[in-house]
Amino acid sequence: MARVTVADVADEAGVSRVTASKVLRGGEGVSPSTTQRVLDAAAALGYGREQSASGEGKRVTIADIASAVGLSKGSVSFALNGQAGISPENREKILETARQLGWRPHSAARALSSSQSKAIGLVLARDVDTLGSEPYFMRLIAGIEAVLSKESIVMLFQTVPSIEAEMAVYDDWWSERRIDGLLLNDLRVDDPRLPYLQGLGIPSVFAGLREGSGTVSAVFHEEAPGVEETVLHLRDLGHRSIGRVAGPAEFAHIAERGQAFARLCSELGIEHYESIETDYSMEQGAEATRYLLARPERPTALVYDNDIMALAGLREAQATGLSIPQDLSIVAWDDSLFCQASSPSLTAVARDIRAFGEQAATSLLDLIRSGAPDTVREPPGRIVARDSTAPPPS
Amino acid sequence: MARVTVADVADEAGVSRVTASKVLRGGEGVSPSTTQRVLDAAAALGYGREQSASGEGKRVTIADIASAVGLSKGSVSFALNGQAGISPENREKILETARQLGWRPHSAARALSSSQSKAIGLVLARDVDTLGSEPYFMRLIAGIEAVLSKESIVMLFQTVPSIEAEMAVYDDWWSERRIDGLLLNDLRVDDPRLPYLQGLGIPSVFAGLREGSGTVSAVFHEEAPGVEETVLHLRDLGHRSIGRVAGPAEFAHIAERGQAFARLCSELGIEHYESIETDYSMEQGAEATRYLLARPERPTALVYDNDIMALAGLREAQATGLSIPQDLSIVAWDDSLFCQASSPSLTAVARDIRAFGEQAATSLLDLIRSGAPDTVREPPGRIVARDSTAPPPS
DNA sequence: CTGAAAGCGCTTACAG
DNA sequence: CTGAAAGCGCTTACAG
Repeated sequence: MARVTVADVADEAGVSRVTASKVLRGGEGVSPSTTQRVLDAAAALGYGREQSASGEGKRVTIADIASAVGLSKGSVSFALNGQAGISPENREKILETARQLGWRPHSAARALSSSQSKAIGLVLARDVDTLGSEPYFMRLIAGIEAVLSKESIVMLFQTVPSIEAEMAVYDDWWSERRIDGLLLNDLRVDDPRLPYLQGLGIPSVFAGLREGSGTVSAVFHEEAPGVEETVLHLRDLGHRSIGRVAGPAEFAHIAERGQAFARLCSELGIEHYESIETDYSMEQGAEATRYLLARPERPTALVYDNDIMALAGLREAQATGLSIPQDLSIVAWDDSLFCQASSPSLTAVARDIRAFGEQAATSLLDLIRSGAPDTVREPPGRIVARDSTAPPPS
Repeated sequence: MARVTVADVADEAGVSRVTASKVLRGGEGVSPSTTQRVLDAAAALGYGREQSASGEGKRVTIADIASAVGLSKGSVSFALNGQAGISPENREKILETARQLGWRPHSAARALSSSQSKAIGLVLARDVDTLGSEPYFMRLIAGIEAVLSKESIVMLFQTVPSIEAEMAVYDDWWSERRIDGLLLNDLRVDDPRLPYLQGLGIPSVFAGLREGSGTVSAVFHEEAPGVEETVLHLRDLGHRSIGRVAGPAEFAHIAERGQAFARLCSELGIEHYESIETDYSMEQGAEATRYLLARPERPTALVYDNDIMALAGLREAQATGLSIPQDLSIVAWDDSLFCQASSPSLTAVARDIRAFGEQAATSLLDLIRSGAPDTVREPPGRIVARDSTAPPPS
């Protein structure tokens, strides 16, 4: 793709190079019809576009548009931003010329003068293998971006090893004015990020938080309903002893599940129940499984807080000679393709994570615009019965 | 966190508010020792930091530093950027003052005047469930960011439904000067993105490309060695008929694996071999498995192009009453936690994806700096033997 | 080694 | 509805 030159445009339009150059760089002293002809030729050849995109040559700016249409930069800016205060004819003329010249806003110039970066940030503090094996995050991201891309807002993304590193990233991004707001995940019990965000005053949406305040909005769903469906499902099958292989209790949603699990088991007539905390890993999932299966009130059903532990537990149970689901029922919290691909397929609690991501992004944009924090409750998870749950052995 | 005011600083430093204000806003007419005292107090209280981070109040700029130390903005800029052309003493004084005032660069201002956004872009055109189930991408991202974060370079991330949408994003980001360069994945046979990037002139690193040129660098690894290890492993176990459940052949690395597979099977004495193309999905993985197991020269070993298909194939085979690995050996290409968690665990081809990501990012930064495209070859995948491979039934 | 000034490309009061 | 100008916070020649 050779670069399109003024000479090319001149030839295409059938005018002199001097005339073409005049139109392309300013537009004074050339008749309207000739101006139009040159601009059409430029558009056809992709002259402006190439210029603006290639990095070589001069970038098309609002000054170029202004002189092409014979109006001020201020008017051009108004028209381009859809603001009131400019006549319909001039607006149309400006828009058309901008299109023809291939003008595109310079994000840094806008950010500098408007104090808005049109970017939001997402930082994930989990180890890479957890991130890579949990479908949650990619779905969340897909939901977020479905909303952002409509508004030409961009997402900065980073993974970090710890929550401290996460906060350091927020400080950097915010103080360098890289972002207008933040999306947070994995709320902890007494999460240090919350006061940190409030202190810095960063507009944020915290997934899992129950109530927005200050500059932080909340988007969440209840854990209890999914737990209740699970316990009911197992009780109705006849189970009276249930073990739970839990994620880290420092996560607020895990702690909440744990409380709901204990309360509901007790209320719904489960005679024995027990939770074992793990770090979410395959190894600890297998270990907790071994431990629970060796208990005096050996559980006939096991519930896991993520899919990789459920799979590891399945493997562990099968290795000890158990048949699933005849000898032991298994439920995974957070459905994934792997729950379907395993043998037997795993009964799991499923949520619409993509919708959750969309809501989180929508809330963030609202917050950035309005400055007022909000609280949104999303639908809870629901159980999807598959082949890994059945009545307990008699 | 209440905002730190000039009055607070004055109290802390034991000077009048007028004096504190003078120092904090300019520094003229105040003795060096008093100036120092006030700046120390400000630093202790986090005055500058709060100012620069909170968004309220005036941001600390290089002009503030300049008047505080009594030098020009240009000198301050030089010092802050580590450029030559300023005396050691003044450099030190500027750096110290900047630190005390909590100055942070404004990314947009820098981007506008330096024509560098200090951001790179990554767009993934795969459906969300594939992305969420393949550990590849998160590992790649972790590797990329390990390099970027050292240089305070930020990553824009987006998922899109198609390769056309992907190119549209590149056009947007580049023409708005959002990014300095791009990282590309999933090279296609005759990939349209390559000429597109070259046309736009975007500095890019294309993973999988065999040779850099123009503004595009290449980072790749050979597929053949991993294929060879796999075929050798199976042959040495005694297998003479191998089936392959392949990913989409439009991907260059899949096409290459396919060619290597046919060539190596033939060279290494495998009597029957066959590849079936799929879309990477669980469903088609299961379907291809059924098909291959029904062939006249029924394969005794099956090789899969991703982990989810391998798992689906394992399930399918077990459902038809086969024991793995006694009746059928299975190998997954691209190892993951799920290959370890399955029962039996899956023999798989593993690569150091994180290192690959680091190299890709390093190459991109080099390219952005130098303008010269490069080509880097990374180590190929190696087979990791687990429980899913054994001699064929006799 | 240092200063004064122009410029990056926008937005936004301020006048008319 | 429109124009002229200042300003956002830096970098970068250009002089000395």
